Amino acid sequence: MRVKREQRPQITEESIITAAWALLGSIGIEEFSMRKLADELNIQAPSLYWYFKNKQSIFQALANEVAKEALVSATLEGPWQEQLTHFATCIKNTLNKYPCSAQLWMRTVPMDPDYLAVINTLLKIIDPLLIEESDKFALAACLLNYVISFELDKYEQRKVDLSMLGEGQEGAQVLFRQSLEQLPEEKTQVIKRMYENGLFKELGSDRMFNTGLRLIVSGIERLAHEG
Amino acid sequence: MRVKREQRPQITEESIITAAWALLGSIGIEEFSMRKLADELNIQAPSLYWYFKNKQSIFQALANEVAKEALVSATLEGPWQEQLTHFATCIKNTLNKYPCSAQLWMRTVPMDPDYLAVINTLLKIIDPLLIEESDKFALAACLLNYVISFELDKYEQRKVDLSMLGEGQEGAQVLFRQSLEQLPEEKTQVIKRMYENGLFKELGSDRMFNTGLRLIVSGIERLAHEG
DNA sequence: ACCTGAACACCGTTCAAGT
DNA sequence: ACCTGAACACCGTTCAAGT
Repeated sequence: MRVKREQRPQITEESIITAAWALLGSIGIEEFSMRKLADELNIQAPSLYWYFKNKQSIFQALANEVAKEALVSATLEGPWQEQLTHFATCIKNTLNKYPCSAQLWMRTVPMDPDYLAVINTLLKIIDPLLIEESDKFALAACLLNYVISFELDKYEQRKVDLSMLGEGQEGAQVLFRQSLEQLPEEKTQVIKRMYENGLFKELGSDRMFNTGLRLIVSGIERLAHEG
Repeated sequence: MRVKREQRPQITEESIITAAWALLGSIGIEEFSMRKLADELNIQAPSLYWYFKNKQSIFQALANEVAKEALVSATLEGPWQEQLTHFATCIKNTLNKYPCSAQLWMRTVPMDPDYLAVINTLLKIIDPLLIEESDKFALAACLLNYVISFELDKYEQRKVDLSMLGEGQEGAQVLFRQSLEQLPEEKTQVIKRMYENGLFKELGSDRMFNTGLRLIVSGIERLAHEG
């Protein structure tokens, strides 16, 4: 019986991408390396270079996938306010689904085809509005940046929380307290009050996301009425 | 004559920070390394660890300096809309002054004292408004993220432009054209039109910044009237 | 066509040893 | 107290060599 036949690992671009998502999910983007990715696939690191030009192009492919999924999950119906809110929520949910995808979008060249299609969809929604042509761009960028920043902040906060948890404290809250005490009262007055009211627990919540989203949509509405 | 006396390099925390800014300005944050920073100061890399715990804490100190300067450059006068606009512009200008400072703010723990003071100032400005207490936080974060994202995008665009320039083309524009052609017409319709009207040259301009800023301030105004 | 081993030029950081 | 040399455990990437 030939046993040796199947010894060779069976790698494809697809299996590399799948492994990359798994690795991002387990160790995060900072610790992500070509060698660890190769380990995940039981191959040697240089083998990866037969399928991808370099690490950046793997990240690019991952970011692409997210953009593609965000696009298909969006249904464009109803008034533009609803369309915009819905699309932004779809993007957020997609970013939330894939680990470190917000970071990937940050590191990706913004000239990527699928990423451009996302921006195009945003522009298409606000295109009928009575707004200076060159301003529409600023508005679309503003909304997209909001969604990405929101996911980034959430990730960052979770990271701080986890790293502090290991030291037997109650997470980021302790570090926060210490920072506040280093500054004079007047410079932290408001933030301190909000902290004491427990408002920090809402960081990264759906409620907070919707508030910011409403803010942006309202702002666009207002600009459109002025123009 | 004792010549050997002054052989030893005279390093201080301050001189390290100064050298770090110089290095960030010349090679950017991606290429920044402890060894190169040491070279800049004519010392060996391990010497840096006598003054700073690690690379991250140097970045932290740099980010701090930016936050401090943004704070002092802000004068809080007039109606809240003006205060907010002025403060956001001050932050943007400060970020613009120090190389890679937007990236530094992204990589910095958000629990930094001076960074918190910046958020506190934002919160203080919108504090008198009739808005749900927990929403104020979302609004402040939204505005701050907008300013940071704007500077990040500008940096990224300049980087793409420079790297393409080396290849004898007209910069990012060519890469952009190619990306557009990879997608079906309907998915790039609007963005293509805007490109052909030369609207892309406004990316990162003051005009674009002010449009987004006005959008956010208008949005807050609206939320305040509803509440 | 696909995969590996060895190597190159880098990192951040530690630490015993020097002055 | 301050600085260095040597070393450790990593990187991303290349390339001749294997199957």
